[in-house]
Amino acid sequence: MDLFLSTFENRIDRKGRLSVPAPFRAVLERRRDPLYLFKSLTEPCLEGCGPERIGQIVDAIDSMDSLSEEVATLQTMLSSAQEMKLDGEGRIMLSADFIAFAELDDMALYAGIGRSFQIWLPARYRARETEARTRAKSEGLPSLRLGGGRRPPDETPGDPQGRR
Amino acid sequence: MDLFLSTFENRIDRKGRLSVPAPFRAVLERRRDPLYLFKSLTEPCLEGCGPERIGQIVDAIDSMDSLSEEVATLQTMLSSAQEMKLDGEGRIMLSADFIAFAELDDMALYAGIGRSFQIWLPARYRARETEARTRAKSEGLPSLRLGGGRRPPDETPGDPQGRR
DNA sequence: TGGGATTATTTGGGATATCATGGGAAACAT
DNA sequence: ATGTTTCCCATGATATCCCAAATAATCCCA
Repeated sequence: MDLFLSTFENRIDRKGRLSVPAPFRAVLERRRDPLYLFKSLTEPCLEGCGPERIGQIVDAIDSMDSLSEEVATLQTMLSSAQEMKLDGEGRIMLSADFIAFAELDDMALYAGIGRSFQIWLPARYRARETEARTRAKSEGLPSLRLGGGRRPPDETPGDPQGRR
Repeated sequence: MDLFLSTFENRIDRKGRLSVPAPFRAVLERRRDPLYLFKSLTEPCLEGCGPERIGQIVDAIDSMDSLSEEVATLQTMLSSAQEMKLDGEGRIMLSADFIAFAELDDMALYAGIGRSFQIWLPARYRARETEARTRAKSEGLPSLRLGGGRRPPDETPGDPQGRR
């Protein structure tokens, strides 16, 4: 099904360039999709996705009351979105704005979350992750209803194959 | 898909010239469209678009009761619209009227919102953006139905209930 | 199963092209 | 003339391209 999974940590060089993990590139290339990045509305991270998601936001705006606050919120997402061009080596250039927003310095962590992925300051991501796991233990799992009958493609309990 | 996305901050030089961001120019050139600017009806900013959007407004007016106040309002948009000519370097000249309306001084911020874009006083735009983000955090994201008909998509682009 | 060889991927740097900006001079209008 | 607009070229900053080095993953055969 072609999803963004697993995490990768790459270096941001002094020109602001950052390699997109090869597996993520493969997903995009298979679909011949350009890559879009935008600032998360709710967290200090960047979100990456393909054009279909951007198109949905555009269409949603057109169908809404243009005076509503919701439209202003959606416009904020589009205004922060950039189509990223990859160089010959599969790198993107992060704008100063993006770097500042996600508070990145010289390393970036990609977290695949299915149809999209996020880019975090590694330390911040890890803190959130342990926090989430702690919550899961103390409060139990969020209700998860996975599709009909199948089981979750069960992964080894420890940690997905975080290579590196 | 050819959309106006992202934000750009450019200087208005002392002759009143302002560069149109290269990516926006590229969209217009690909479509061989001239650029139109008009005063926003609802906010202190200028709106930029191609001819198709102007046509939509004209059509909307034609289909309405020509005596209604709404028609008068929409006509205001049209009467403020100008076709902008770009110089060899891709710059436009803002009329004194436009500058006064958007309260611009020596910098202008372009905000792409899909099929059109806006031009703001940078400080004012940023305040509005902060507001939208604050709202998104406290009130949640606008309802967006993603994944057209298929199953409940993992979530809205902004990232939501941070399950990860 | 081990470990060296091979390939894929990431990272770095220099050369080149693109873009925003500024200014002078020509064209235009008042 | 006088002020303004348009055209053209120059410049600096920055993004892009291209090639090479370093690093990590994979393969293959003993």
